[in-house]
Amino acid sequence: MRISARADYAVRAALQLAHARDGRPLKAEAIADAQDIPHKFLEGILNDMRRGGLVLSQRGGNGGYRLAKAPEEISVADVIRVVDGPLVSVRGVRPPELSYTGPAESLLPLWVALRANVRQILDGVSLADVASAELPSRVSALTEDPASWTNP
Amino acid sequence: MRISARADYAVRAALQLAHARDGRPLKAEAIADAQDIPHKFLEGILNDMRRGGLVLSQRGGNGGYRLAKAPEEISVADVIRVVDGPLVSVRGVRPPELSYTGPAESLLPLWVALRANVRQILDGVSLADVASAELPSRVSALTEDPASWTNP
DNA sequence: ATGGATTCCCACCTGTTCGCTAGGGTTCCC
DNA sequence: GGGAACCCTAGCGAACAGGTGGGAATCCAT
Repeated sequence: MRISARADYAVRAALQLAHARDGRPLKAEAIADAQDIPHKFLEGILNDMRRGGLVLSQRGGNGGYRLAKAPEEISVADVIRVVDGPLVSVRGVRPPELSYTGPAESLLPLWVALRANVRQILDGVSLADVASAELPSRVSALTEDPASWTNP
Repeated sequence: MRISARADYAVRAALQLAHARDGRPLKAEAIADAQDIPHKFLEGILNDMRRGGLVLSQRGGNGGYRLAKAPEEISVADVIRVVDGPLVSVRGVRPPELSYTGPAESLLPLWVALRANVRQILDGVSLADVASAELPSRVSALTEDPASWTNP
């Protein structure tokens, strides 16, 4: 259950775009510098986001990238889906397409419940929420439990 | 956010062991056959579970594997941690060891909340729960929402 | 409008991990 | 002793993480 580097970088880049939201676009290298991301790797990720309709790009003199929609209308899940495919998958396929037999039959509902849980978090948090440091109450309630911060 | 093949296979093998829980151990190939898992690959996974103290192995004539503890006392999270390391990681490291700057600062609490959420599910479900098809109410409540089963 | 300068865009190239296979060694029971 | 099973190691193809280099397009200045 790991968040890939692509997903983490993509969300951070999107947050940077959501923050510096004035008329002028932001250069890829500026984002890479601010967030400490390999800038050539980041270019490929921004390209995916452009093809997915999340950002707009501008070439030339002082071009760069900017969000295609308002930060309130882009969820963290949207960003992850664009660069990484399905939010949560088992062995590369989405839960409803799996089939289990014997004593593992109830494993499918478990994965589905897990996915629903992850969706509740990531679909319900927008870039604006994170950038303004004001997470929804369902999320902040979890972070206030000190046990959430201990390792295993 | 993907469940690796190792983790999926490990849980299914553990469920098979929890089901056929009489005196005699279960052979790796019998498990591989019942759950349709490549049997040589499964042997490596069972080996990890042995080193992690989840199963006991018996060589020779009619040997095999059996659980080291009661199925009620092994959680799905225990199995995944043994074969795959930390339950949820970002770019390979655990959330508390990350550091974000600028508008991405609140990304850390978000990952922590996500991990806490996943723990609530996987730490709270035992092999016995899944094998008997009686998931805890917190989990079954999620699966009863039809929206949980739709793709995105 | 022409020539830089700047930026996006595209194609390879190296290491590492993930799934998976193959084969031989070791231990146990009959 | 001899099967039958576990155990260890090596390796292979694909995908992922990260780098490099060179275009192709666009803007700004002159």
